[in-house]
Amino acid sequence: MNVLEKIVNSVNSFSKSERKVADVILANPQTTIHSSIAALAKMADVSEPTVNRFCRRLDTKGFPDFKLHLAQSLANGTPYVNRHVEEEDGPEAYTAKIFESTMAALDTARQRVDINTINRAVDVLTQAKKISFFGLGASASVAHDAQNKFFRFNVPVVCFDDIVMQRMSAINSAEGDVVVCISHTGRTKNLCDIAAIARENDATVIGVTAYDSPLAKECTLVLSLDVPEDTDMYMPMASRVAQLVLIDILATGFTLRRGSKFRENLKKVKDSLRGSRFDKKDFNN
Amino acid sequence: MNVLEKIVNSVNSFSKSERKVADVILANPQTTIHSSIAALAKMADVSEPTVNRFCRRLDTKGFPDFKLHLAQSLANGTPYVNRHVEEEDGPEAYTAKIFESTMAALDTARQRVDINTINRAVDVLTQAKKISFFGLGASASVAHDAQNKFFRFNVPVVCFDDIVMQRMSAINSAEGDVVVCISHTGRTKNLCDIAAIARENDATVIGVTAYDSPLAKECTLVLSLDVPEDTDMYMPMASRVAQLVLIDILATGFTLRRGSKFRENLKKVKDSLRGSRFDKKDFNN
DNA sequence: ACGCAATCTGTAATTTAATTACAAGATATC
DNA sequence: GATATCTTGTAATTAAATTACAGATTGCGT
Repeated sequence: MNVLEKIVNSVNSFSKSERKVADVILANPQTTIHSSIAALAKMADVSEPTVNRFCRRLDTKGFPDFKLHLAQSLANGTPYVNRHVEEEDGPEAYTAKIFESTMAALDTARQRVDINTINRAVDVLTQAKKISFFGLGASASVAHDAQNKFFRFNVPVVCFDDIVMQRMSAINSAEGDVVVCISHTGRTKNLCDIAAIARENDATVIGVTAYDSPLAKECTLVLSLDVPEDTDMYMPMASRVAQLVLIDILATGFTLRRGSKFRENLKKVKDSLRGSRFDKKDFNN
Repeated sequence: MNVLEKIVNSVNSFSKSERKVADVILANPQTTIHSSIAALAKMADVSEPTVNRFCRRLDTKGFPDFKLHLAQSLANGTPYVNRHVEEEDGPEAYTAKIFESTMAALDTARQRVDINTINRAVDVLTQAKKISFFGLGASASVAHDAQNKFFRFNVPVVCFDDIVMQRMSAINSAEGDVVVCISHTGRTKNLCDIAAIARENDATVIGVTAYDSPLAKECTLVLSLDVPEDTDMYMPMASRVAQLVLIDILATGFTLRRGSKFRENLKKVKDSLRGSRFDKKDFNN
């Protein structure tokens, strides 16, 4: 509970002078956080220790600490919460909700992701002879994205969103190859098969999927994001964003692991794009 | 701009000692707001006046005022700041940084996106005879994702990442068709051409791209996200996540606009997926 | 209604924290 | 290599907050 609410709630348990302080603070919270205890005492027409006691009553260490708490209550920021879009929401409302839900999802993903597994995944990827990204449906675009990223590293990368191609690719995999299977639910049958086949052929299989899912059971390494989203009911949104960020992290880990001289490669790829683009400065002609 | 961002942004203009202070604060922002100037100075291994000067440089009145501002920045629980990954970062550090940068990017995107334009874009999309999503490179996967989403709405949707196909598709477009061109920089020549061609053929062209870019000039409607990211130098990460969220928003707006009876369609699509998946409960057999 | 106890409240002293002034050191510039 | 500019730290000063204590107020039982 934030301090402002707390003040309102406990307004009854205040003494006369404390209430004066509360009134002044509630009336000018912004002014309060930039005032000294003396100024506030004067505004409320009480003594300084009274203000101090008021602060303590609200479970803060003293006046400065109270101001800190108050400042946080006043911070414009909306707490990032998962809010479902409602039927009657206007553009403003659903835009805000989707942004916030996505940010909330990333926040939980960040807290739950296992750094060790990431590190091991990066290990495996840097040593891979060939990397394959497989996904179906919404996860297919994540796989594409991953290909786009890792492709720049001058490593053999493939990406299929076609189960037949995936199957062929999986069958042809060998030791040293890495197969990354992407699925939010981890319950897509075809992808489980692919993972199993790849493993039978000695490939290392990294699953970007839910813990404890059928797909996870087929994988060598499971990167679970644990984003709360029921993709059986709703369209995959936040979950897929979290997957993308995970791919970004793996790609970043990859470049860092490979050392600085390798990063010249990246520059080369970038430079090659220049020809296909308008110049940054003078595109107004 | 919040203080944390400010610190990150002006890290170059800091002196050696000020930088030490910045590092300590960025590493433990929560601790900082509960520390005295003496404690912080000790942590950063600098003198107290240095800390004070640091605060002043950030346009605050002094240390207590700085703490107030910092508290407000942290009010949302997590400091969402754009922090660049450094050479010597370990898995823990770069994972945190990428998550945070992405969230920070979404936060700015949310603030800068124009709701009116979103609303108009949704308008246009709901009335479209056919919707095409075009993107190249990293934006291609965003286009794919968009297709995957809009496809569920039982609207004719196409998506090409091949310039020849894009071109053909653009030439064949007609009034009532909507073409969505996705490009972070808006300086990809080929995509500008596509947009121009589509417009010449009376299609409505929505650009998911930078304001004032060459591509924007070719579009009927520009959805600008304004995520600070130099994709000429680095890989597109946060920018692309923001694009995806924008697509989510458009898709959501679309379903809301179409009314409730239309949403039964979505359920049908979902149900059709069930056969391809293991059941939610008993996948352990 | 009176007196005792408990609770408030304010004054003044104390402590703590933050800021300023100044000087020494480092760095850049010519 | 000398001078000027910018950094940084030490010590002194000032400002702010807290504590200790005493006076005032309120509530309660007789």
